[in-house]
Amino acid sequence: MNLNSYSFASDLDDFMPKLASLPVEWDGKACVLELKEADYNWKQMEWWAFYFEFKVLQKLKNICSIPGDRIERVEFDMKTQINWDIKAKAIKSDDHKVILNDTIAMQESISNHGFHGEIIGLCDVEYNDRNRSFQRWHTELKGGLSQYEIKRMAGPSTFSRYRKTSAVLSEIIYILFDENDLEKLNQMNQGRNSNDKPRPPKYMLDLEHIDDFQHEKQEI
DNA sequence: ATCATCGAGGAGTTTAATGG
DNA sequence: CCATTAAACTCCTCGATGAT
Repeated sequence: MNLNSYSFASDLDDFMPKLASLPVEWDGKACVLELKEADYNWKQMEWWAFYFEFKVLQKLKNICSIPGDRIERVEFDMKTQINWDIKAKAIKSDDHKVILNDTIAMQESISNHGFHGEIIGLCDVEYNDRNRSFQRWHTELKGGLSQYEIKRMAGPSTFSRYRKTSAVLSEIIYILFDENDLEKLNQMNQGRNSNDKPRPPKYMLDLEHIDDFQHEKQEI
């Protein structure tokens, strides 16, 4: 394999025109229904992030392999000559850090192909579900509370994360990492899994330091 | 003394694969 | 077939610290 033959610019030339036609204003209910229609993660709490992933894959399916490489238990979203993963980030949140992928898997991805890419959708999200009406609608669509939720409500912690009711896609960032970049990233220890077992760390990108990396921005 | 900010660590949910 | 495990997608709270 020739690691020098990869061209970031060429991937961008392919991606950017296609993603320019992504939907921009995402209504929560409409998006969940669209995901349900496609049977694609429509019950998820972070529906907007799955929606972004879903639409990007839909636009790029003819020019990428889906999914990408699988490394141990980790599977990347798609692949050209290199692996790509698709992330969404709420831009109005307190921190400006994007959780990326498993540290070992990213290292492996880079040593196999020379580079690793991430497509990050920045969204202006509405957290106005104070009265939980969207959440109630979603729960009803799902056919009631899940076992996981019932268990949580029986425990000491009874807070359920606020839902986003809508999102507006404002910018897409394409970023490329090589082997020297990884040490510049923060790490995110994911705490526990849903079954209380610990999870291995992921890399995390501070958007304030994005100039340390090769990247391209696309305004929507 | 009080307020804003930051990082660490804990949390919230579903799904697919595995094991019995 | 049901239970368990560990992926996926991220956010939120809390205590320490520095600023007013």
